[in-house]
Amino acid sequence: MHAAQRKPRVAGTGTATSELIYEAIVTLMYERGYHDTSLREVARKVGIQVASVYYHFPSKEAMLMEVMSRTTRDLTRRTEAEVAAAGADPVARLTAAVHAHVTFHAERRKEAFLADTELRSLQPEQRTLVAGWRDRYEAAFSAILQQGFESGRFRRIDQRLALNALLGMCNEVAAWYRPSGRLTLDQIASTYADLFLNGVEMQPVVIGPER
Amino acid sequence: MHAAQRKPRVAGTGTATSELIYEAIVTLMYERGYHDTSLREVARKVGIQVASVYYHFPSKEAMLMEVMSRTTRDLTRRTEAEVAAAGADPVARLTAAVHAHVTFHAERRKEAFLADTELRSLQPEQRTLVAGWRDRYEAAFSAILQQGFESGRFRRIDQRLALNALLGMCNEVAAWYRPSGRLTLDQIASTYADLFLNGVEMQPVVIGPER
Amino acid sequence: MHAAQRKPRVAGTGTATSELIYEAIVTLMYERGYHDTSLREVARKVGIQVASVYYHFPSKEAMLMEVMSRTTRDLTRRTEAEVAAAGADPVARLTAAVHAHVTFHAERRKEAFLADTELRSLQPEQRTLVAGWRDRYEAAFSAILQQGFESGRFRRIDQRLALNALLGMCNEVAAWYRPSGRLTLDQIASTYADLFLNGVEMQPVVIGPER
Amino acid sequence: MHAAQRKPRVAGTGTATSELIYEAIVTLMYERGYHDTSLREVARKVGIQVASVYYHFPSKEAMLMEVMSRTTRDLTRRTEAEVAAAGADPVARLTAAVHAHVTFHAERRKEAFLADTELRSLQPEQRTLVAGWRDRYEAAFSAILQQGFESGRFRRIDQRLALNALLGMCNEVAAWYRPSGRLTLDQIASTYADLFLNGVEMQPVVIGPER
DNA sequence: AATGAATGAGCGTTCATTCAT
DNA sequence: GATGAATGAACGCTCATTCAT
Repeated sequence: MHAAQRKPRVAGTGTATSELIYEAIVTLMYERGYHDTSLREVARKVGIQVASVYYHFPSKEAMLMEVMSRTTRDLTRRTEAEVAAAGADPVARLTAAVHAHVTFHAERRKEAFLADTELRSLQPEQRTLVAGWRDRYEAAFSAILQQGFESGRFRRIDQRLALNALLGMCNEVAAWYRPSGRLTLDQIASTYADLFLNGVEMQPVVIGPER
Repeated sequence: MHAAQRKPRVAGTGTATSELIYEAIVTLMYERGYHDTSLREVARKVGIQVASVYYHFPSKEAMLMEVMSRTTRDLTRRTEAEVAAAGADPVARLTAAVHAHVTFHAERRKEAFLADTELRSLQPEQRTLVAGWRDRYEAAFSAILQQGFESGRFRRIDQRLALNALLGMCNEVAAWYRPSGRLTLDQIASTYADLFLNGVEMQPVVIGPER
Repeated sequence: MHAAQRKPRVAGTGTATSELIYEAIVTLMYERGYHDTSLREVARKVGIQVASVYYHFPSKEAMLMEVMSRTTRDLTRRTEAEVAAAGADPVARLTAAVHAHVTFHAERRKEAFLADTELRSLQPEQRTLVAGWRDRYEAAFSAILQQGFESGRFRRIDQRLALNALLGMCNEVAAWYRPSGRLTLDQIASTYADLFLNGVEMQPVVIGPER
Repeated sequence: MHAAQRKPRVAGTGTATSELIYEAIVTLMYERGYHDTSLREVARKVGIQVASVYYHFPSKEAMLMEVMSRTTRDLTRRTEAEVAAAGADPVARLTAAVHAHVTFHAERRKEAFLADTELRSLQPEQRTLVAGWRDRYEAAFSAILQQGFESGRFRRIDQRLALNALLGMCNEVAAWYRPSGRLTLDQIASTYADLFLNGVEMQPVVIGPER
């Protein structure tokens, strides 16, 4: 899918310099933001010279683009896979989509956070490119909502609003999740899906056949 | 020998110029972020020299702090007022809180967005201060949730998670809302409250007395 | 004529900072060339910080442009004035043009040398602009040659070649002239004019009316 | 332990790659100047890696030195040969010298241009060396002028000035000559010699014995 | 013969900030 | 209130060069 401009790396070493730089970029930009992260800090963190960073990436923006492309690609793949495995029921599909999205945003919260918040730091051309990827990704959520509305499984809520609300609440996970937290990823993901599906309010007692 | 060093009474208050600077800051920082906004741009937008900006604000960080304090104060006031007017019912209170929060994030989306995303651009001391304000503000939402749980009006969902989900979805409004959009603020706010309370899923038919 | 982007300076001080920077630029670029002259050297020579240079000139290229525009403007003015004062005779006009051109290239040899050799260091847009000025300037020499050919005062030599030869030989003065040399500017200028008009070869004896 | 450090036999000689590098250097430095030509561009033009350039030349300065030495050697040889073949007459000798110099500056204009303009880009030691070659080369022209003065064939014009004017006008050919131009090399060369010998001005009618 | 990877120095430029006027 | 002029630090980036392979 997304073109990546990294050089091929010798297999077997999991910590090639390019990868170390990538990790430093992700961590620093997550903590301070794109513009407040200097390549001098990146180099220092990796333990190399600034000029050496430029052997592996052609520019600072290309580093951010690498984050964008890797992240969007991996997120898209995971979500598509989980949704596909969930069958045809909109409720199951939405639960799967939320599960994939939320766990990704927790497990790879730094990259996901960057992908969600640093779009504006890209130049127009790159921004358009990435925005296109995001739009295609979000279209999958839209399709599930649409399907739910049409099948009568979902209440008729403004689709755009529902999408924004859902993504807004799920994306935020990347901002607060800590691996050492008291909840498992599955707990978080299923709570989110449950909340979005059923709301927080206690529903009145149901009389009649079980659903 | 040393010229007396005058500093303005209260940062950013009083004169028309201060207000113009404030507006320029808000707009530019909303569009590009704190670190990618230079005081040269701010001054140019206002039509004054860079040095003149320093008559009105002692530092760039103080400008961001002004946004933080104004915004948090006004948001807090509005939300507290609307919640107080809503009576004692947790559902009504939560609906009021969401209404206040969402309409504020739409009407003053630039400031609200900055308050939500630029905390990390503050120095530790200032950051702690603002974080305290935010915590106190969010505690109001927590209290409503707590009240709903205890009174049996809300399902027993992890409180922290519910809070994060609610704020995440409501804060995002500042990122996408446009005044020229097709929905009124009240529509957006009530849809959000409804969504958070009842979820998107169609509930089974209820037999029995109306609620 | 040429737009200059310098700020107006308080009259009376002959050594305003902008002027000191200009002089440092001219000297350093004359000695080492545009690309081998760093703004750090310029600043050091003037005794200010690098950043201060940028208060007076927006970019390195703008500094070279200032040299180009000042120099071409002054050279054009001087030559036009001297040629106009020479009357209608092509020999007198060419002598005057050579005089103006050569003395300018000697007196302000650094600037003239830069104007002659650093065109290629400008960006395409600026280069085109300056090249236009030069073309207009050289057209004056062409016109004199043309007039001489048509009036029968000059031998029919390829006009383009004659122009190139003349300017090539005169421009070079900026490369070797030293104020401490043994010849006066007028001696140099009149020798050049004489050489170009009559050549180095001894002409056969003339019998008949004096010319 | 230490790998033996091989260095090429003679800088830039022998292999085809060396020659390709030489040509790339000449073209790029002619177009942009020594300091604005990077070895990255050179390598890219040749289609090799930067490090590979260093197998063929020990340094960037050595590349320029190769241009200087090849060019001065070839120019000197050609001019000496043509002058020697011209016999004893100063007019014939000067015509021959101009012919050799001008045609060389046209045919190998890039190298000749570099040899004429990039002396200052060499370090003092190398500069002195090349300057010596140039001085010896120009001494041949001086000798011809001297001979012309003493024999009465040339008018008594300041010798240094005449030399500078002659070389200035002839060197410039490298800056404007294009192979596709309308004039042949011989036309250009003979026009230049004629111009320098007889000037542009029409001489009065000669009465008396033919010369 | 060639190259992947690295380096230290330096580049032009911009930054937030200061201060006398 | 406002500004012209300056500053020190840092920025992203490129340079010629090295060296083990």
